[in-house]
Amino acid sequence: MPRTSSGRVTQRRIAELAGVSQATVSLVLNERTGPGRIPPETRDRVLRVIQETQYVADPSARRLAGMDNRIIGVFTYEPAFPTGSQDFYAPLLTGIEAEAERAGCDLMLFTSAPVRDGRRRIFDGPTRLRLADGVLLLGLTMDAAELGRLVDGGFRVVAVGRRDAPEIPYVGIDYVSATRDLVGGAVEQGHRRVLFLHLPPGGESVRDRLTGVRTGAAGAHLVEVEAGPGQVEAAWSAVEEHAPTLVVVEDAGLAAAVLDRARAAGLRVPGRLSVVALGAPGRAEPGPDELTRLDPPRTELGRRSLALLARLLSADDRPAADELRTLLDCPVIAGATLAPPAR
Amino acid sequence: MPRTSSGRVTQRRIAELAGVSQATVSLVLNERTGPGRIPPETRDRVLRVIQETQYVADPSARRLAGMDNRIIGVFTYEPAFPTGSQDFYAPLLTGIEAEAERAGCDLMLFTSAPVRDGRRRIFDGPTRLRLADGVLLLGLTMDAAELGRLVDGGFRVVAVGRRDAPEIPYVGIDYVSATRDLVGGAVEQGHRRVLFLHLPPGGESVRDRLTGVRTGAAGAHLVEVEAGPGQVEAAWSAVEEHAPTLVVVEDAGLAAAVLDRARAAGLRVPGRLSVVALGAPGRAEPGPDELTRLDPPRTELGRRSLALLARLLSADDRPAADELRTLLDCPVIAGATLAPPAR
DNA sequence: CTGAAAGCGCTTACAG
DNA sequence: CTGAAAGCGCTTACAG
Repeated sequence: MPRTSSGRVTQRRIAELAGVSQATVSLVLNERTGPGRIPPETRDRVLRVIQETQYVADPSARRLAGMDNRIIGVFTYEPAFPTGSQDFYAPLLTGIEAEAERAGCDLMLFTSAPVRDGRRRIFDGPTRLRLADGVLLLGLTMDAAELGRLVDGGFRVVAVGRRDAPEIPYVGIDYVSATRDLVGGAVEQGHRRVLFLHLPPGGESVRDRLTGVRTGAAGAHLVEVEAGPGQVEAAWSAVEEHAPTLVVVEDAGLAAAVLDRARAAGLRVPGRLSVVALGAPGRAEPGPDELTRLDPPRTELGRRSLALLARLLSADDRPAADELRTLLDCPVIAGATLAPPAR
Repeated sequence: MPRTSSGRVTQRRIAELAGVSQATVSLVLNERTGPGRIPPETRDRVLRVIQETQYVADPSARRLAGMDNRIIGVFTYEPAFPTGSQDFYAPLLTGIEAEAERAGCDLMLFTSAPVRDGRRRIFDGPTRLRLADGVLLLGLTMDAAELGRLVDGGFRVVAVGRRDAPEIPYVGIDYVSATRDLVGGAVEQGHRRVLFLHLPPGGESVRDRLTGVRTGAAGAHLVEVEAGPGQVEAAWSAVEEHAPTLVVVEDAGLAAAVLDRARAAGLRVPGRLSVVALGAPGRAEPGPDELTRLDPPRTELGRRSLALLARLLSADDRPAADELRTLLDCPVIAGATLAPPAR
């Protein structure tokens, strides 16, 4: 950055001031102070000059020479920030940032990667990826080919969220169990007609919830209808058409809307119709506290992902093979919109 | 990052494959293709190999050789993320990230800087600062000495928020005018006894609001009492003691609490007591929509700050001297808690 | 038109 | 115990 290369303090300058060679400065700095190493006097002299001059090593040069920089890259496949996906990314980033702070890492957000066809491409254009010691990958879906290239390229990578691709370490949320238990419990309570209003087919998490719902609903009559955020009319038509006793709504905002609509139509909830959501509502439409729903631990997910990557990069605390892929429990908020069906 | 230096593609490798020298590859890459330069055939051959091999230049090496990397650093003085200050930083970061995306910059968050005595120190420990082409500085207060060192060190810097330090470019919010007009308007409506519940003395923005309130309240009786977030009892005691017709509350959450308290005590608001806040409430305590208050454009502030820094770093669009320090208008949300005093 | 060379600031064998 | 040297991957004068 400093165009004024004049004032710039380097190891050479330190060396001159301390009356040693530049290599010695580096040795002191990196505490290569083993058995037969730099004697304390020299060391102290160098350190004093470093103090006075407030020298800090140039990270680019360090990296070029093969050192780590404690920089963790964060790559988001969907354009994260403008708006929209904010509710999704904000808690993740909070966790990531908190853990980075704890671990003493800096965070490099690859906001520059071009968005093509609605998603980011890692390898388009000049990539600063290499600046990072490792990269966290966020997004609902990711390109398997790109993942492969990353791993082949020798990048240390952790995905936030479960991935099918076999080489990728991840921390995910156990949506299969959570949805299976939630829906299965309802079926045990007597629900026999279940409507699942699901998001468009997408990444692993969407598929996992589908799997869980199907497994949980085994033994009941399950109808699956696609309905995303805001598609209240479509959702409500499906409810009227299929007359379920339980609606499972993947999008929490939509679940809140369906709940309203049901009551407006005179249906008692949860007596006549039970409503459960598979996610947390966004900030814009907070939704009622009474909604029975999953509460995906997204901040914790971010935190744990960063922690895993940090261990992957560490010299002395490498994770064991079975720690490379973890699923976090997904709590259920009991709420008050699920009950045994009226008979 | 790649420990496997084997697979790593470099310019040398490209050069071998294309049958040219490494320097030629660099020339092609940097489009130093002036008058008497690389002939199209060579150029195309090289580009084709680059394509096939998916080569991208190592950013550390580029930087070491004196190039820009389109990386913008973000340094937050207060520990930003864990919680607490989130309501403050989140909108700023949203704006910064959106603009970075637009400008094609990556963002480097210096989450690693150690927090000492409750604030971050830029120059403690190894600083990755130099990796960035320029740095955005966020925080309520900043150490003037550190700011000086940054500028002396040749760093390109923009502060988010107005700064007294004369060398620092910034984008800020015009709190002086906003509070002056808001309070001045109330005084013109007939308010004569004004209580200002202000935050502890701090950075420039706090001082600016104080200045504005004092200017606006000229001609009225102004009492200033310190009361921060959550100090409802202290705040209410002050109201009872001084019996103002207008309370100006710097912290919006506290303003909401005072409003509740006043009504609980049987005071008509805004008939008997008017309440205005000088900020936006946090996410945790949304506060009533009816609150008359300032609406600091924080997302816009983040966006504009990044944009200014980007221009500062650009080759062809350098800002003029009078564009280096900008204040954004601060809108007022009219609300319903300010009215002429009952007589 | 292109190649050989120096230099950016660092780390780390390798000689003395 | 310390210095001279090579090398990390790049850019850019400078010679051919």
